[in-house]
Amino acid sequence: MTRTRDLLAPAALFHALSDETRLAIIERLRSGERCVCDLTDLLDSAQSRLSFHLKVLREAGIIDCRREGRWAYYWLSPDGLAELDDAVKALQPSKAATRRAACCS
Amino acid sequence: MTRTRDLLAPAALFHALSDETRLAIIERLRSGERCVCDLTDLLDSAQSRLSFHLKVLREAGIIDCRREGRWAYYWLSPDGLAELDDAVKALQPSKAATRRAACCS
DNA sequence: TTGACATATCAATAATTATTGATATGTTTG
DNA sequence: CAAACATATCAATAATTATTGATATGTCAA
Repeated sequence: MTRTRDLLAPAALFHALSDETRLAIIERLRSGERCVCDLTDLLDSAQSRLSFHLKVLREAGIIDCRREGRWAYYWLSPDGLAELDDAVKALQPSKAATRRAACCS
Repeated sequence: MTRTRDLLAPAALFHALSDETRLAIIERLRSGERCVCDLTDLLDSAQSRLSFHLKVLREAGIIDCRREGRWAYYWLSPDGLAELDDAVKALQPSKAATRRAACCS
């Protein structure tokens, strides 16, 4: 497993996005911060599940949160989104990319 | 689970990218197409494993392949990358995004 | 045409991730 | 202070994904 760059971080980032519930959360946060109680309708099930997915997103750096009284507010992290952007850019073909391989010669 | 758009497709796309081995494959393909035999050094293990990960990427539409004699060539799919781009754009805050929520009022 | 090679697929198992239900923690309100 | 609320965490289980080893398929070269 020879590897130039570190791929663990981007893999973790993509993993956090690889779930419909979490994408639905993000979609909801696009318009600004929301408290958890304002996200529960995304789910038809357990509250702990929502909490779990929020944690996954938070640990991946995609969302940030703050607590205010008994409410917790979440919002999209500009830094996290920027990191995502970088991760995606890193997948683009290089300028010198050739369609045909000089492979197995 | 109320949902406006379909999140299954982007979730699947991100899932395909959520693995270090697969990112390493993509990294290798950035410079142009490669045959499988030219990717085996990314792994220290079973060939079937590489084949499996290539399949995941292929089924997600991120890479394309063709067969030539006994070799199989893989390359980054422009369409797949474009789709990824769209998926990422869809996560950006909307213009009207407010930092503070008018929530739980 | 036989044998070595390149790759894919499959079944079994292992590893990881998600869901559930229960409980804990802190907060507000009466 | 007690009860109701908002949220997080934890342990058990379920579900999904990945890895392995074996085998299959097609191709090329002697």
